[in-house]
Amino acid sequence: MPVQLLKIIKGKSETPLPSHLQKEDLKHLEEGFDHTNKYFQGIVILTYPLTKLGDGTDFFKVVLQDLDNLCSRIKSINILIYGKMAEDCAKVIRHGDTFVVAGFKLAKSPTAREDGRHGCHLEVSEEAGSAIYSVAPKYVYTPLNRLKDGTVVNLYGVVKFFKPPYVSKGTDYCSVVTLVDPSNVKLTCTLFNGNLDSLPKIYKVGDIVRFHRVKIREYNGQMQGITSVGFASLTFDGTVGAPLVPRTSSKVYTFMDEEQKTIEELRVWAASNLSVSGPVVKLSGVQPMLFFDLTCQLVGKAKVDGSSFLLKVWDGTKCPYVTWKVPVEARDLEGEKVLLHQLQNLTVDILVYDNHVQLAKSLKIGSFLRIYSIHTKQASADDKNVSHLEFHLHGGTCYGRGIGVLPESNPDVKELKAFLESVDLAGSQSMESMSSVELDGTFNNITDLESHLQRCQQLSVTVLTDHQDLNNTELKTILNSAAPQQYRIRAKLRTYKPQKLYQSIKLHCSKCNSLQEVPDGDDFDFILQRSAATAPNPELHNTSWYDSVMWTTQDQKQRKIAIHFVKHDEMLQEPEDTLLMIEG
DNA sequence: TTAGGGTTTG
Repeated sequence: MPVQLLKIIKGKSETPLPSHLQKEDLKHLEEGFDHTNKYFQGIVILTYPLTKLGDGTDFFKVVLQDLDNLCSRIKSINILIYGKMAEDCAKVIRHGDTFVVAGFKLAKSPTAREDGRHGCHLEVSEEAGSAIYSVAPKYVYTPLNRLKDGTVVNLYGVVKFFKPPYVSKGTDYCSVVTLVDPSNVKLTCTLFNGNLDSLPKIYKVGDIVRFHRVKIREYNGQMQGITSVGFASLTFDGTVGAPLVPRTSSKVYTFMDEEQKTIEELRVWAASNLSVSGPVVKLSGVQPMLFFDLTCQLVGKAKVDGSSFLLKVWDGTKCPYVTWKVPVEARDLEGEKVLLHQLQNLTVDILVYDNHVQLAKSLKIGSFLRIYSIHTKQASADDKNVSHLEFHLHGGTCYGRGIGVLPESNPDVKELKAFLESVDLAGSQSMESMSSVELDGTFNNITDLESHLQRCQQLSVTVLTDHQDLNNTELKTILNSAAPQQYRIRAKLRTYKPQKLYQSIKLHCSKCNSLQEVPDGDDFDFILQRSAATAPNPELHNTSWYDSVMWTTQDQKQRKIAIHFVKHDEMLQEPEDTLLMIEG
């Protein structure tokens, strides 16, 4: 392993440097000496972007400073890293980190005169048998009651509140996390990252986090945490006795005995000092007018309109209420048709709005979700005697409203999966009983059409919210009545006009008062061709609503082209805002 | 930059 991590372990012992290596001072790095068994240790003061050399080899340059010789004239040295090792190092080496370089080649530095660094540089690569070790820094963690404005700190905390990552109005995902610790001080952190995976993987209140490099600022008289460069987090289950498996996106992290102890202490403290959240709600336990978190599996999804999106989910239990079915086009519904049909009595439709739509669209069918702060609402359909229960995930992020994707390794997911597998679907309809209309949304034969018509005669699912005071009247009765009257009807839409939106507008001739259709694409091409064949009529130039200019082309045809600059409020606009009409 | 915890009104 070219980049080894010194002191970074998952077990208990520390990884020592190979015993044959001896430390070398910066001042003893000279050409002509044997450095085979020597290593150089320094702190990263500068890194350059990873680049490729002319022959395609990866190249990464860092500058290390020798902390033992800060009084010397020369304090730093260039390290040139080649090949795979360059790529590996670029991922983990950060400004301020301490690294050990061994198995290097010493060569004259061509830039020493300009950069004022050591006269030689160190060249390292996997091929040359070099090794770079990262020395885990000793992190200091600040209790939440000792935070100072303008500092960058490392801290531990128990999650008291959180908003799962959501798409911010800027360029990043945002997650808001409120922490508490035994100092009984609360800190709200606003965390941003363009990569969803780089934000803390918090699934429930009570989880324990370790944040590195959080910037502290004062906001509205209170301390606030915000992501700073190099922000990294570990998240642990907050349950006393649960396995200590950190959730993180960092490729490398330190986690030693001491830190294990901190997590265990925080778990014990939280168990008696943090108010526990309410009981877990399953679909079988929902009630109207409830805000709850649901752990479930995604079975289907569909676009509804620009500001809402449908998620069909199940948790293996049956909701005791008649649940709302959001009407969507069959072709818009994504998911396994057979499964959707089999689970139709167990899935519920959750309509998510506004800022949650983007995230909802990206969810994969079959994934396990925790949807936070779903709102249940009882509503009545056309027939006032039948009411149903609606599930909404309203817009905004109040009270942590949002959607989180849980990994299959999550204990709650494991439990849910086992439960879902045990659910008896025998009572559900089999695939054979499904019509091909339901399977692919098209009519293949007359039987399909008939079954479709039958379904049209069932109760409609669209809820009219207006004119509830009027009873439905048959079309026959209306046709036999004298106008004007007010009616409310329930009917199947057979056809409508205009079929195209542009047909709502007609062309009107003020001279002969005739009305004409706006030409469609093909007709329009024809009109333009005809117009190009005849010269522009000068009598129609320079009217009150446009100014006209005419050119004659230089080619043999000597074609006359007129351009009319349309005025706005009798004024000519800026060229880029002007509507032009071209003739000829 | 974004949001800066404290439920939509579909």
